[in-house]
Amino acid sequence: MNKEENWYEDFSIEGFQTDLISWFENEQRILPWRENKDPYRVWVSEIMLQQTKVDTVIPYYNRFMELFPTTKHLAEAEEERVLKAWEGLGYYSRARNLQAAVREVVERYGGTVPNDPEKIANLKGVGPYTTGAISSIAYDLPEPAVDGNVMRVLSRVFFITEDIAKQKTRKLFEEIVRTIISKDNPSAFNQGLMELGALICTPKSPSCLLCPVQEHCKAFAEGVEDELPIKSKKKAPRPLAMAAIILTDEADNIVIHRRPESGLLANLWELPNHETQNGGADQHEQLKSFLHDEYSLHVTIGEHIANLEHIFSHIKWNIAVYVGKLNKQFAMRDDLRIVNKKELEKYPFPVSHQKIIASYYR
DNA sequence: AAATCGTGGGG
DNA sequence: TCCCCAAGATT
Repeated sequence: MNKEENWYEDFSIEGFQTDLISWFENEQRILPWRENKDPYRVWVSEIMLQQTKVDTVIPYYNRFMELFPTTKHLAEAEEERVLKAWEGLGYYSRARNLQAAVREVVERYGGTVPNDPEKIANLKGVGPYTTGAISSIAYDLPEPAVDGNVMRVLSRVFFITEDIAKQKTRKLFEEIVRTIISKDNPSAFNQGLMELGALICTPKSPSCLLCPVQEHCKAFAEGVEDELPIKSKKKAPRPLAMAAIILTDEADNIVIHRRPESGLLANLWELPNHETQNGGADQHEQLKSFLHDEYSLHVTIGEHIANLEHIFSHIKWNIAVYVGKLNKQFAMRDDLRIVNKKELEKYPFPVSHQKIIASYYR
């Protein structure tokens, strides 16, 4: 049974709100972004938490708020410092969009996030979920904040079998939340749904016996909580062979390259590298040609010191790592530098290249 | 609508 | 080992 007209048949909205909110008030975790309701702090936390686990975010969040405690601090920072603070968190466009949006808030709104969902939604990097999260948590506005937790919880509560991997499904849940959200405490209601999804109504083996809204849950009543939500599978990442090189001069400085300002790992720095073809019997020759043709670097390729895997959501890099020596004078370019070990510390790198560099100096 | 965009951890 | 997963947004 999944007709939209009776998804809430026999459902007590008031009872659900009361049970959810009182559970949240008693059981919520102590988290750094819950210390106060500063909209900027809420905003930063919501961006970091996109597709990222709470335990991963906490140390990044604390460091980030120390470096950039207010919108003005972040607006005035160099982008490279922001990316360095984000290094290892992934989805780096989040950091760049956040800074661009914060600069807009400083310029257009005097540094304070506007108390208006429509204006919030227009900020770069702020989509439907984050709009609702900031609006409800920081400003107590009864806006839906539908993330993966909310879709999973409500799929079970109302026995909804729509595929939550499809973009349009989110809208269905937003309409449901608009109906059942507490107007008195939208912040605790939205956070309660997410906290419930994180602690009780988990993807696998949900703890229904501990659930504060068990008596409201249709999936539990039917014994189908393990079958929900319905979620189609993603494609496996496609493999890509590449060669990277630790390229040094006589003084043991390392050549690094800045990636393009759009696309994968945008504006991060990396070791010189190149996609290689045909399995790579002559990988080092392909790399040498690339360094010469694209970077005008004359090099002697040395030993093949390691193979490394770097898995993204949609790509799997198989990296052959070489060492090499720079033969000629270094040709200056904006996206090409030669730096020493100490200077490397201020450049943001993808995790795989961090690991290569760390192993070289170990 | 489907791809793109990271990373680390758990079953 | 592999697959799935996590407080999504953008193109």
